Amino acid sequence: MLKSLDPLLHSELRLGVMSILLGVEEADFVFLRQETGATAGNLSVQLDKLQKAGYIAVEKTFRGKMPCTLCRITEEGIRAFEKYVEALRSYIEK
Amino acid sequence: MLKSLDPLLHSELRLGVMSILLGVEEADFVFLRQETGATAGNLSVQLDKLQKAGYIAVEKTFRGKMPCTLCRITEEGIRAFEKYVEALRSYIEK
DNA sequence: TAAAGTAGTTTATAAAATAAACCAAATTTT
DNA sequence: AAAATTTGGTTTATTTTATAAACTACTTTA
Repeated sequence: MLKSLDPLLHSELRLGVMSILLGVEEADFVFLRQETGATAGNLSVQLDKLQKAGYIAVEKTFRGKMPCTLCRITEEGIRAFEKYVEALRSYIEK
Repeated sequence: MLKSLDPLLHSELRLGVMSILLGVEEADFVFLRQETGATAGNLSVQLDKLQKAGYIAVEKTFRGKMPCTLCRITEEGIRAFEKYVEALRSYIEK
């Protein structure tokens, strides 16, 4: 029987966000938007889900006078991502 | 910018079916149901989508007196799967 | 021959993704 | 300096998708 895929990560946008965050110390909302090509609304919703799952930490600050939402991946997020990738490999590798 | 993931393949059940079909000459409905753990209804719907996309070929025959739905992956399906896997790698590999 | 099982399909419901509309503050234009 | 525009988002509504429940047609078993 096939391994099951964490539904929170098996989503193009959320997986993209996690993938980006794995490679950087932190990333802000605008950067994530650019890299993923997502609409602001969609990104906002998906970041919320990742945060509620404990996979990312979100900090609302300001850059100068403008609001700035900073995201970084958590330890739990890294573990979940690794587990997801391993499950996925059983689908895509012989 | 991240590569986009073929939404037809980025579905746990459909991806599972494709993954199974890649490894065998053909597989029947009951076998796919066992291997994926899906309900019959869900499997029926997802096979339909894969067929309509041209990713699998479905042949309705009989085994003795019982109906038997045989599935096999098409060339187009193989190409789509490979493309999907390549796009996915950009998410899960450094 | 009635009950139970097999192999599915169709339809209804729940969940998810996405987009559209909105908001508050900052910046730019006239 | 007021009005219009942009920025950085959130909230709500809509569409799409996945899933389950109900159903059909036929077969096997008791």
